[in-house]
Amino acid sequence: MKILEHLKSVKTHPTAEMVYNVVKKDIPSITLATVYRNLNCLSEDGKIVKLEINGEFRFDADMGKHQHCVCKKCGKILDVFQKEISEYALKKIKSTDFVPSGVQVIFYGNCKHENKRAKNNKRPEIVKDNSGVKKR
Amino acid sequence: MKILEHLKSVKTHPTAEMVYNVVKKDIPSITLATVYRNLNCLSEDGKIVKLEINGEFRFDADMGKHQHCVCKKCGKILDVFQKEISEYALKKIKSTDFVPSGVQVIFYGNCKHENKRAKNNKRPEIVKDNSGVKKR
DNA sequence: CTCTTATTGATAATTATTATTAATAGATAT
DNA sequence: ATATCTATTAATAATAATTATCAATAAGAG
Repeated sequence: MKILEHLKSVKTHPTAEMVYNVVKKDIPSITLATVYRNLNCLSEDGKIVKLEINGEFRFDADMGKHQHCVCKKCGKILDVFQKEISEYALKKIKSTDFVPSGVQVIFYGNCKHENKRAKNNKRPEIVKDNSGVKKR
Repeated sequence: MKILEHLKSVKTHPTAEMVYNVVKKDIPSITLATVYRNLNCLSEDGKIVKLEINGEFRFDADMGKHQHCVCKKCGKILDVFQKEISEYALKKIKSTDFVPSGVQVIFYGNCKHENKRAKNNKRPEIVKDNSGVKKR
């Protein structure tokens, strides 16, 4: 409940760990494994969407048809609300011997901020907030 | 070279490890890390596409605009060749303050085989060939 | 043929995610 | 209320995919 509530209250696309860090303020005893378990159940039940971006799972409680943009430079994830895109894709696919239950549309490119940098001939900014970029 | 060659010769969407297992027949000294390194370079150079499906990276040397279907039951990945889908998506997105360099369209659902099973009221088959499904 | 630079092999490290299991909480019946 | 059954959690270990490191090798320039 708290997990779903939090996801709904937010327009970012947090990882399990990010969710964990917030929810544990409310439920201090909660553990990361529990967050993972619930996020997976929620996504299996179709209450949330599980995305795979930059080598990690991201979660989104917005169940309306929308799309995502991922900046190749800073890793930021932006929402796009053009349900026609998803609808068009689903319409076109009907023919095949595959029954789709949903589409995920992800645009890869550069966000505004990173484009401005490029015009000024600056090399990509060192990302301070590296949430969203996988580092091992 | 051998890695790219192999990827081009195949219509599956192999993981790094799958590529490794094939390429090492030609170059027995090659190591998995080298395969990863080269696959990542190739994808950064736009020679191949790096997909994220079921928690692992998949690689595809087909650079034509096409889409993918992922079966939720058996994990199989199928190609869809409807470049209009990608084109439509890219056209619609122009407006936003994000400069896309490409789109990835992934349909999730059930493939023919798994659908037949469903009609016969059989529970999902135990997947013998679990390549394509992440298991930890 | 030597020197310089880039790539590889071998291997260790990292880390995101899942599995395990005993303990706890919730629900139900008594 | 209390006992009983079931589902969920916390704590923690395990797994496995991917990346980092670095000495050794290969490739290319002069």
